[in-house]
Amino acid sequence: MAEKVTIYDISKKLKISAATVSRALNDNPKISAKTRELVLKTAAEMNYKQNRLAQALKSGRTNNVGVIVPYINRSFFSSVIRGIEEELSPHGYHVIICQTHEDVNNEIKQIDTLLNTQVDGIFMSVAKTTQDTSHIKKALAENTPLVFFDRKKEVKGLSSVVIDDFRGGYLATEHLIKQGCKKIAHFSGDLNVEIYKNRHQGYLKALKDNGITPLKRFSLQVNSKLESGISAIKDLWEFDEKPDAIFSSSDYAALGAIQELKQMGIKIPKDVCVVGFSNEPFTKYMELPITSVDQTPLEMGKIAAQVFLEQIEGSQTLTVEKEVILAPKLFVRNSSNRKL
Amino acid sequence: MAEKVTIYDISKKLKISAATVSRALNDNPKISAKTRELVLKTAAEMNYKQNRLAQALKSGRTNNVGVIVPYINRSFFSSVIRGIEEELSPHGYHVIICQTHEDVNNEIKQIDTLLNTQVDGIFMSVAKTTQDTSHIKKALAENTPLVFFDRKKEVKGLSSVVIDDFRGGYLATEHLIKQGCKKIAHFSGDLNVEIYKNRHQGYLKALKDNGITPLKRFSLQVNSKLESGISAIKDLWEFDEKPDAIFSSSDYAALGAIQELKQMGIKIPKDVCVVGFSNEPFTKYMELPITSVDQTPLEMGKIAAQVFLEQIEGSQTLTVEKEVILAPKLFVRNSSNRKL
DNA sequence: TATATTTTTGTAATCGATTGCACTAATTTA
DNA sequence: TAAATTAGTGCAATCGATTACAAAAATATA
Repeated sequence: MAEKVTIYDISKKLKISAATVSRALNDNPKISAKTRELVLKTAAEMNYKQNRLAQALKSGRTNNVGVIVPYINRSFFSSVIRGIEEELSPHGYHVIICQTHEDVNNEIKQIDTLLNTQVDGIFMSVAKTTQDTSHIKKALAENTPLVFFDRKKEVKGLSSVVIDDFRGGYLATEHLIKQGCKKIAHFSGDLNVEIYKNRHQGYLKALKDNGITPLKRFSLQVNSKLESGISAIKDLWEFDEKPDAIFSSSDYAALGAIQELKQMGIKIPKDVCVVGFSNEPFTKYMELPITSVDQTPLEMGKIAAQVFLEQIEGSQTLTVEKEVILAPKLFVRNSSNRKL
Repeated sequence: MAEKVTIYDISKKLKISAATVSRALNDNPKISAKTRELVLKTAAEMNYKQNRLAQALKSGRTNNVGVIVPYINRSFFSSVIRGIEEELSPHGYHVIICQTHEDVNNEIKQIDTLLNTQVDGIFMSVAKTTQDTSHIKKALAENTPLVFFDRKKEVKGLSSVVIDDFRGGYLATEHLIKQGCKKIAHFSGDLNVEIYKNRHQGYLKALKDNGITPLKRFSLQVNSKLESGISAIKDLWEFDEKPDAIFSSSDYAALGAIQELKQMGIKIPKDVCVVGFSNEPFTKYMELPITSVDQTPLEMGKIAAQVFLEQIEGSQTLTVEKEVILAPKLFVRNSSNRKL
């Protein structure tokens, strides 16, 4: 119904040029105070709303940013997105979300369409399967800032915000050692994925630093699923020498481990301590709450947003990549706390 | 670096007009096959990408939709958003997310800026505090389709997709009755919020249909928090006549109830059965998995998206609101299953 | 009062794609 | 072969806001 009011409508009504109206609305100092007031007042009266599309076309800036994640309804990702949104929204940016379903092909498409819509920046956590980075470099070629979070790729000129997964692995393992555990098994994810590799490295280092020789057999590749945790425990317990602790790179696998261990009549944390990773919401709600490494997703999102803002507002020519590494936090809970 | 290629660049190179290029790219039948081929080939060679902003300005359509929710990192909302994204993405739409933090004032701002960015549609779940709907009517006034999901308001001309909360309450209560429970207490949310009121009504109806007179004292207003569930149980157990079942409108409060009941040495489900609402991810992971009413968020998102598409693609003049009511699903788990 | 200077405003091009209308070229019909 | 159609292109306006440049108005200076 209500036709959109444009600066031309205002200019006609006031019998001045659209240029003057535009300048008045933009607080251009060249406009007399009298005219500015009048325009502002009239604009308000006519319920004028700036057409951001026209503005975007002219300026080349849309005030939209894109976020690419595997699935937006994963607790971790949705929290990062929340962080990004809350940091950017006061600056007038809107957040567009895209899902890759862990498929590189979708990732390629999403980047393409985002660049096409002229987003001012892209945030992304790469799919697990992503190897080649040529699609990511397109953003660089088009001069669109791209910030990785959590799962990154090494691309010159692109910034990233991640947690120190090595440290996370180290912290978790060290904690287990302090609980008196000596035979600590590790459920890692796919070691081709950087974050899992780093957690694994942290685990190994903590063992070595404490004079424990890592057992090859104790490092298992386990999917991030409850069922995988269960079968991993079954596998481990086939041997005579049983672990006295599990450090899992996934909370889900940790949960599966706990269920299976209980099933076998093993006491937690007395016989076996368990630590997970990600601090999924459910970990703290369990009857036996699970110790887990928190990735501070909200903070990660906020900092990624800040990195983007710096890049956008800073001198565009001097674009140097920035690598932020956040400290993970260990939340000690009953699944590994023998000192209760 | 790489300057954007426009249709003018193509037209210059081929020495034809930009209009012809545009038509060729849009499969306009008035263009000769020869020219079309040539343009398409050249466009591909020059790596031409359509500027969606210019197109949007011209057509008035951005292919962006906005989604307004209280918090995007709540499991339910992020799943609905996922549903919307997956349904709309194949149609070329991008999803912009906005959070209200349950504050009407933010809601007002978000709607304003979304309309300003010319989104083609808005999906929203209203904040708990929202009473007045004048800000929502603005969308209607600007002819932007708005679809409510889960938490709606009665506004003529606006469609909604919700679950049948009454039925959810009824199902849960009926299930408890079938388990042999006769003194069923209900933790409701704020009864001014439609969804909670409906669940409560469903609860009352199920009781009546089964010849049970509802006890006023058994309907408590409980926040959606673990702690609130704990204290609600404490309150209830102050009286002599104890309930033999709890139907909570919140999974968190249900969890609190379970923890407190266990604390008091009460056996679940033998002495007391507990049912929650929302089917939060954690409910199925508990050692005592919690029976809960599922709201089918993914489906809700997809259907909301379909309603939007129908409205956009259908005859715009004949805009009749559509009210979709989805059937909730009861997931029976150990917290209420006496027949195991 | 005439000229120089500063303020303020207007004109017109621009961002990139789309499209009604007009015009030329090719084809059909008489 | 001339006239009437049809097919294929181009011109120019449009979407709404911004901005370099020019021009007019207001003020300052001589």
